[in-house]
Amino acid sequence: MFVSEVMAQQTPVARVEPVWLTWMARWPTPAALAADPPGEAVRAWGRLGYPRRALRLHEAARAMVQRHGGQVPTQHADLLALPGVGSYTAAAVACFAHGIPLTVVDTNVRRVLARALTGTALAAPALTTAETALATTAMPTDREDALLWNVAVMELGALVCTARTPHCPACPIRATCAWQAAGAPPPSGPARRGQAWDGTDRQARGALLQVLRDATTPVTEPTLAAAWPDPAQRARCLDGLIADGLVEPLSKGRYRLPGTTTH
DNA sequence: AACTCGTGGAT
DNA sequence: TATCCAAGAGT
Repeated sequence: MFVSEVMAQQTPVARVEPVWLTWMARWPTPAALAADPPGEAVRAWGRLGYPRRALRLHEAARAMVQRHGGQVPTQHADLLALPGVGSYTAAAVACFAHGIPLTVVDTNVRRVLARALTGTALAAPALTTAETALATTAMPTDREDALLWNVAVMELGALVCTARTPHCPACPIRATCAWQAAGAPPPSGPARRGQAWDGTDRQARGALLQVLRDATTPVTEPTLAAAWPDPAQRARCLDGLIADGLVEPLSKGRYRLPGTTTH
């Protein structure tokens, strides 16, 4: 549960499942993950994206061993204190795994509430305090109802009230939807600019890290140069990866995933 | 508050 | 083909 929530951060759930199955088979407990070096977590993360999440998940496992007896904590504050755990993940784990009726606000919930209650096509670019307050107000006070509400709103956003082409004819709350009542107006305000990709540091970091994930022995500079030819950008990104703890520099200009044993 | 951080399926 | 955008978090 904890692992799947972290994997699902900014990553489609369908793509998480196979990696999650492999991960849980290898590391069924926080202690098992904590006993392996962080580089193994980065390697097992595969191509899920945002590999710093793998590092934080490993750190979280070690924190659970140190502070929580090797268990996933149940208290919201304890969850929030773990690396890689923000407001969404803490609420989701406490609510879905432990039945604590916190308000779970993810991108789906934000979009559903924006349409159904506020009447706008899309939620704000980033989560606002107003959105959190709106969700808290909208959630039923009864515990069982609150748990069901969280699941229902999130599912509605994931399956019906989708971002691109919502299936309004099939929506169970269409009759009371503020956005429908307003005539389903298009998004107002400036269009959010898409994420650039070609030639970005993100692409470069991804290319370098893929080489290291696939390698069973330390990687040399020429091999990294083949993966990303631009010397200045390669050096900058490699430094960044090292600073992030995703790459471990060895002697003689060789590199590996942190802590991984090589032969 | 605004940026940064991967990857790939869907449209 | 290009764009969108995913059960966000950290700085």
